[in-house]
Amino acid sequence: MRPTPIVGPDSRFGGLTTATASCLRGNDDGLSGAMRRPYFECMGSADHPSEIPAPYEPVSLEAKWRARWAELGTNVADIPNAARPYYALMMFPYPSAEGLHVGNMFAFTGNDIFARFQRMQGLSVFQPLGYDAFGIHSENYALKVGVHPAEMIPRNIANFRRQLERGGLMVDWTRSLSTTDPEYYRWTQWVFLQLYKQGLVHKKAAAVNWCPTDKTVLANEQVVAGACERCGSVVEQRFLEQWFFAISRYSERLLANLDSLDWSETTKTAQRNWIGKSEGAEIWFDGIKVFTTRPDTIFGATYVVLAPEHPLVDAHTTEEQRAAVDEYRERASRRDLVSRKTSKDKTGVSTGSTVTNPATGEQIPVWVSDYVLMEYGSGAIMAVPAHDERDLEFAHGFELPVKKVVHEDDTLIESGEFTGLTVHDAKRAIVGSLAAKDKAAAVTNYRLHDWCISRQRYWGPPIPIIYCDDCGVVPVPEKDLPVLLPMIEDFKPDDSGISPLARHDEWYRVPCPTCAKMARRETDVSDTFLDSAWYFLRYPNVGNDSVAFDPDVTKKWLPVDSYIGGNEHAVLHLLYSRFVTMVLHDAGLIEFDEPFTKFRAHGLIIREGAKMSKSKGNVVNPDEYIEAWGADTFRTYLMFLGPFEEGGDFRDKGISGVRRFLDRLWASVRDSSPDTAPDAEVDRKLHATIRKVGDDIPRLSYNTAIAAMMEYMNVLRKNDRVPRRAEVESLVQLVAPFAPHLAEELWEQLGHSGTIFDSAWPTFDPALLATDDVDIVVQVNGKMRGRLRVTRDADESIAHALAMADTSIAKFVSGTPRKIIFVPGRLLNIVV
RNA sequence: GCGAGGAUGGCGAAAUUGGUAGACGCACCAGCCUUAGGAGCUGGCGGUUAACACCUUGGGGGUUCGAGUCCCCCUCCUCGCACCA
Repeated sequence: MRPTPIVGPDSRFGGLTTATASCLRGNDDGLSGAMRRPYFECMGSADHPSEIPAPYEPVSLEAKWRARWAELGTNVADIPNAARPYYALMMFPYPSAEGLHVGNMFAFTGNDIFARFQRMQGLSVFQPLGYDAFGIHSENYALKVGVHPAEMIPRNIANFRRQLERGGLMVDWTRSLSTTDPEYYRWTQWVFLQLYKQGLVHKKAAAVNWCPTDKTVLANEQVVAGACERCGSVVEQRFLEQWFFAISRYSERLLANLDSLDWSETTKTAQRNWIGKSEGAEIWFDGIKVFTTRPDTIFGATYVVLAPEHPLVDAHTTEEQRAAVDEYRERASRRDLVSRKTSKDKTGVSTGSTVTNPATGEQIPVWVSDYVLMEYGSGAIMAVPAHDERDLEFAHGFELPVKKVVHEDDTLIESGEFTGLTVHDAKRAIVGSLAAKDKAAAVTNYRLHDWCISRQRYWGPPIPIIYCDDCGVVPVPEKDLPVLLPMIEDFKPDDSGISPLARHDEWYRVPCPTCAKMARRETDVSDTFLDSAWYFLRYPNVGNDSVAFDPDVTKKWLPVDSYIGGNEHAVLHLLYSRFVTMVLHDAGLIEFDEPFTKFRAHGLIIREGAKMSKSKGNVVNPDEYIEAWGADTFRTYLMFLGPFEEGGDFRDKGISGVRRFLDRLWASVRDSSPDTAPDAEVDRKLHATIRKVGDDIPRLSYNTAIAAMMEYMNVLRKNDRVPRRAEVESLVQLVAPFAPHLAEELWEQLGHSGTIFDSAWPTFDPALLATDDVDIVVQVNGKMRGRLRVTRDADESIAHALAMADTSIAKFVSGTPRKIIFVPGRLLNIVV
């Protein structure tokens, strides 16, 4: 460490900055008022070249440090040799043609701050970033603008890369990836084959959600209230042969493991609800098996309802009712899911037959209605109008008997031998009694369905399967991967339900890997969510094309230490990633069965109180702000908006306050002197700030960390005080995760060599924070009446005596106090 | 309907265990400096009041010496799921 030179600004600042020649004034710069460059950047212009010191000029300064980081490999992790590996992951973006969204920047900056902080704690941080570039989104956009996605995506990626680099992220770009790279999706196909080997992949003709606009099958998760989540079209039912992953077999494990994960509680709750475990019973009403979670209400069951698709409908339909039932089933099959799933008007038809209620022995009618879903439970229910709103509504609509109530509060009534039992006890007793007669069994149902991964589209990894007339379904041998996605021009999907790849027999006709006879490739591609369900395993292995992931590297770096992303992926992506990880674990390929040790969801950025949208024209373009204010200011402002996990309101005027803070930091270092006398108040504040910032960053409370640094700055610069060098040096380190370029520059100005991110995070002296005197609050009857400065170890009697000596407090106290509450070092409450 | 989260000055927001409500910032006001100021510095800034004081964290009740924080009821907002038996 060499002393700060106290000479002219030029030598102190290494001649880096020259005054901005073209200071932007007026409105001719085309930017809004709030976006205009601060006037003071013009200081040091030709008018006063020598008196006014070099200003903080972020644009050139940031370019300098971007170049230096790239040159020195500052952000590159030592994958094979890192001593204390720390994997800080953020969800990779879809590289849209519109460029980086401010929401991406917000999320990435939040991760970057945490990553840089961890590095300054001495960890070897690996922070990769890639692109989730396959999928309907790209394909639809490509169709819209008439460009091939294979041409569009690399362009978008180049633009994203440029924007991301300008954001100053500590990303290891030597290990980036795009899901569209054959070197990547080769292994996506390999993952498919591993699941196949585990017997977790099956093909079945299934009623699927078909989007008539996007002309593709959608996963249940992609259907929102009966409509396509992407385009909003009403989803139709179709029957197609689809590949499924048996994620439902992992329901219980996916649910149970949640308890031990360090994830946001909201995310865990969303997963629990999605898995939707419900414990109940299957009960036989003669030949019909119903599922119920309320076997205790069986004495109130007055009819049975079958889903229209239920295979037993025919068998239970009488001759008189056959025509009506067939007509109803036909109508129901065409009925779109929106009205079926959201309409409250219940439709249905009687089968004309009856079955026996196994608890009462009564004959009760069997009906068919589409308010009962074939996909859930057994596709049949016992209806209890007295205790179920839907059943009641149906019963009213069709004038079915609305039988007796069988509960009074928590106790069963009119329930035969079970009358008097509590609901809890009755559930068990009734199921037990019926089970003894082979008429019931306790079962657990999950809402989670198998994952349909087939997409009748072009822009995705071809599913590595070959159909041979002789050998049947043959998985593509691993040595033959990747199955390359061919470059075709007519990639537009049609209404056939068959992938565009099926139009290219030169592609899909291949020899069977087993018997060499001509066979056909599967022409569907896989769901984008498969691409993203394992990408975290690939990052540390990028460059190694002989395996998907090397066991030693994987053991060293995974599971991911911390993961940050949007809560819109709370269910889909995070659940699928957990599933794939469990399967790879069970196959003996990795040693852990949960991919993300810690997950935090970031919040959303709105603008001036409203959601950002292209149609409203209020989208924040990061480029413009970085241009006008610098990436450091932009980053710090994004983090200052509000709590990271809640998001915040981007208000154009607010950014100036953050810029002012960084300007003052610049000036403080410039003006600092080794000769300034130590100041106890400043020292105390510094150490309190070191503690505060160090506490806040790990809990992602970035807004309060920044506020604390601002407070310190206010103390440091009070009345234009000249700071001591040591006082600013620590502050530069605290600011570094937020404003990395500026911090590097100031660190260099302060005489250090090497990156500031290899310096050790400053420590605080607890002794300095434990002062001899403390302020305690004095209350009378709980109302604040004053405060006292007492010694740290002052007891109740001393504090009381001091309080009574203070007339402004004593005047509220008449007579003898009834009670005195004393919290040492905190407060004295006199109750009269 | 179910689930989760939220409501604090003109605005964005703080308040880590129940213990000074409004830190920090924006905007605004005043002063200093200045040829000039969209720079910098200093001070002010929830409401009522001349003042003492009183009121104030969506509304109402409660627990407590003391409640933004805990409990009960209600209103509104955001997000997720939704005929899941």
